[in-house]
Amino acid sequence: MTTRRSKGKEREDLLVEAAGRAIAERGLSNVRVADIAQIAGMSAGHVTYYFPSKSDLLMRAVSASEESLMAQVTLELGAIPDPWDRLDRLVELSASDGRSDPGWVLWFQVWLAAALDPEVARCHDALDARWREVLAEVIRYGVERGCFAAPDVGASALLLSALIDGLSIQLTLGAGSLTRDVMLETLRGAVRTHLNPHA
Amino acid sequence: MTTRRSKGKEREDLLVEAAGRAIAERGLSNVRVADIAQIAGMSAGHVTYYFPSKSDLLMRAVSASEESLMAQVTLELGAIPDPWDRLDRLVELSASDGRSDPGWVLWFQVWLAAALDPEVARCHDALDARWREVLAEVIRYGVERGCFAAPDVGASALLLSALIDGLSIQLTLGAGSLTRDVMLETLRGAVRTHLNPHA
Amino acid sequence: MTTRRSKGKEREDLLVEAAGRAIAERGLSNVRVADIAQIAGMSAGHVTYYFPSKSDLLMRAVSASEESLMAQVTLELGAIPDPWDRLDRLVELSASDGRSDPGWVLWFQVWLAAALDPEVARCHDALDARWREVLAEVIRYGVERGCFAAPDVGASALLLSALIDGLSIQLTLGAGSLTRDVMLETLRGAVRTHLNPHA
Amino acid sequence: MTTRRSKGKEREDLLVEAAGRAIAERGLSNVRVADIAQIAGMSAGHVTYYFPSKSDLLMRAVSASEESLMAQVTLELGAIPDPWDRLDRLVELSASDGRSDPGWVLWFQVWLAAALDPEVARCHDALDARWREVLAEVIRYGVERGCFAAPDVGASALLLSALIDGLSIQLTLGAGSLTRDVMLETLRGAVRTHLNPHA
DNA sequence: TATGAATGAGGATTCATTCAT
DNA sequence: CATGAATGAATCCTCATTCAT
Repeated sequence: MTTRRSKGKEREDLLVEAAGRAIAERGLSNVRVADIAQIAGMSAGHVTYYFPSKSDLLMRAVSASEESLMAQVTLELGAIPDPWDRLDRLVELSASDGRSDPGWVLWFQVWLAAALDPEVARCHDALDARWREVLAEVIRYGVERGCFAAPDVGASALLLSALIDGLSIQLTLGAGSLTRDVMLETLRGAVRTHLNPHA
Repeated sequence: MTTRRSKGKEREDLLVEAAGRAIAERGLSNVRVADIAQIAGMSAGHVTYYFPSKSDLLMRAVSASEESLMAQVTLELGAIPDPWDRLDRLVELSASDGRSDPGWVLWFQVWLAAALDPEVARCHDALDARWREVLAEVIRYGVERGCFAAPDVGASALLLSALIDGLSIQLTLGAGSLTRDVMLETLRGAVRTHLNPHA
Repeated sequence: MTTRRSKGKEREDLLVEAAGRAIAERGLSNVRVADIAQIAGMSAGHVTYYFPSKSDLLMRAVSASEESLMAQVTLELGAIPDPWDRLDRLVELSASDGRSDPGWVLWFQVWLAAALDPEVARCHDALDARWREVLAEVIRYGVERGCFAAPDVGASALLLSALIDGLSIQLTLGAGSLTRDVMLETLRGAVRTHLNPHA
Repeated sequence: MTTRRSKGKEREDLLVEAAGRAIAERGLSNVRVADIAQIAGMSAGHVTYYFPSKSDLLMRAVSASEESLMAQVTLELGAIPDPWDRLDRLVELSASDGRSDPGWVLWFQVWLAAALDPEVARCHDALDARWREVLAEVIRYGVERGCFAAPDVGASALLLSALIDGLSIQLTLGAGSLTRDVMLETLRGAVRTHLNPHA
């Protein structure tokens, strides 16, 4: 059903998504309202009808991108019973897809913005904490089933997430001729070294 | 002696430093040429006399910052005979100093710029490769003396540098209440797990 | 009726006309976007809304000026049955009106721009060819009626148009105390010498 | 002998020539002091040592170019006894050499400048009058020897110079696929039609 | 004579935002 | 809801010119 209300909602979502894509491609400070409008297939003037201020739209775009990824992850992981498989899958979903992965380019923007603006930093911290919590949850799941050895789950989550970040940066930037396969293999190796109870 | 030649060089360095500071504080796209000029104590027109394009400034500022750090590292590390100590010191020098560490904020900018511009990406790769090489060199030094176990030095360097990056991001952003001490402890632990021949 | 659409078109024409006037008076490189805006009664920013680049304006202004002249010429000439009269009238319409004739000053700019920029040169050639074709058409009309002797119509058109150009330059610059009457008399004489079948 | 004085003179001439070349290539208003300096192989600052104002230099460049051409013409023509040959040679020397002939591009600039500035117009008229006088002199020479029929020498000179101008514009702009040979043939034909006593 | 650092005014463009339609 | 004309502030960059060396 396309009521007046839902139509407006649709356009708004369309706009947020378009903004996300534009930001990943051109960079937060290089994105013009006109760019977003073009991607969304509407006039520049109309974008400001929905989002009176440009910065509002930008914030929304990043959260939306996270929201959808988080939803997908939660849904998918619940369906994987084996702890090692579940953790591997989480790593796969989290890590960069390769050169110029839009999701990671968006993260670069967030880091920069957070470094410059305490307000954004708080927002980033909240987002980041949620991620680490998801990771911790998966580790805890493995520990409870006796598969993982992790005396300090929080520390393990921190270490692992840092490693994912560090390697994803390299892959996203295409540095050091790193491939996604090598990255994932490296991550799986580190996970096993770190969480194996028999090591 | 302040010759004409050296005066020009001085001013240029002054400019690069001023640019680095401004960029780290406010972000490349928020920095006006006029701002840099003011910090460096010269006219805006004169800034472009040295740097025709604004974007040149970022990589120059980063390179300069790296250059001096690299020099310090090379000098200091050579004076540390024990492989473990030497590696620990390198990690200490590499990792973030804490919240808003200017050097790391500069890196955030570079990552973003590199993701958006292939030219910058090449430049970043070159810088990055040098760092990994320094790290690899230190690891190799330990391996040769029988202190480290590292079948693939390059892989170990990659892993370790990724970890340093990932944790430094967190510390620089002040995320997850991470402290520098905890970070360094975590890194030392990871180093030992990874390179200990008796593990 | 002033629809939204026609309003935009009106403003654009207004702008082109204003640009033509300003350029003829002060010269392309002495005309500021702000000047044109002022003449057209709009903001400087809005001028670039219609014409992203300043250099676009010259050819647009010239084309527009030519367009209207060409339309007038075509209309008027068709109503003159006598070949000699028709040709005389074409010459009158083509040649300079006198000192600082804006249309001719605009041509000076085009010649210069065309000499410096191949793109403009192509555009000039197209415009020029149309004029020579109009001239050739009129000559052909006279030949067909047995009034003119012109074994090579194209060559005659070239010669005649060159003469019009050369004399118009003198008149437009007020050089050699040439008057419009003397110029037209000279042209008529040359035309008769050149095309008279009994000579 | 290279005295201090003559050295300065040399540099000055070098500069004037460089300016002429730069103007023909890039156009009066696109020529930077730095461009001229580069062509002359000296620093921009030093150019203003010789020519405190840019416009002084520009004026000088045009006159110098004319001066040298005029000198060459006078010298060469005197050595040709036959009136037809002498006139043909003058036409050859006057007309454009082909696409982008620097001398003619310079003329385009002068026409434009003269149209915009009465002062320059006077200067142009003086230059132009000298040319027409040279042409008239050659025609008179032919008339006196009974070779040319020219009841009004001034009118003939005007006509002929206008024709040279008009055709040279076309050739310089590369318009209408006109070649130098065709142009010269056309001019010779016009000369003969116009001045032949037996026609 | 010669350099190149330094200046500062000037001008084109860009772009978020407003508003009449 | 939707458009696109219109604005004007903001900013980068160009460049003639000055001046210490």
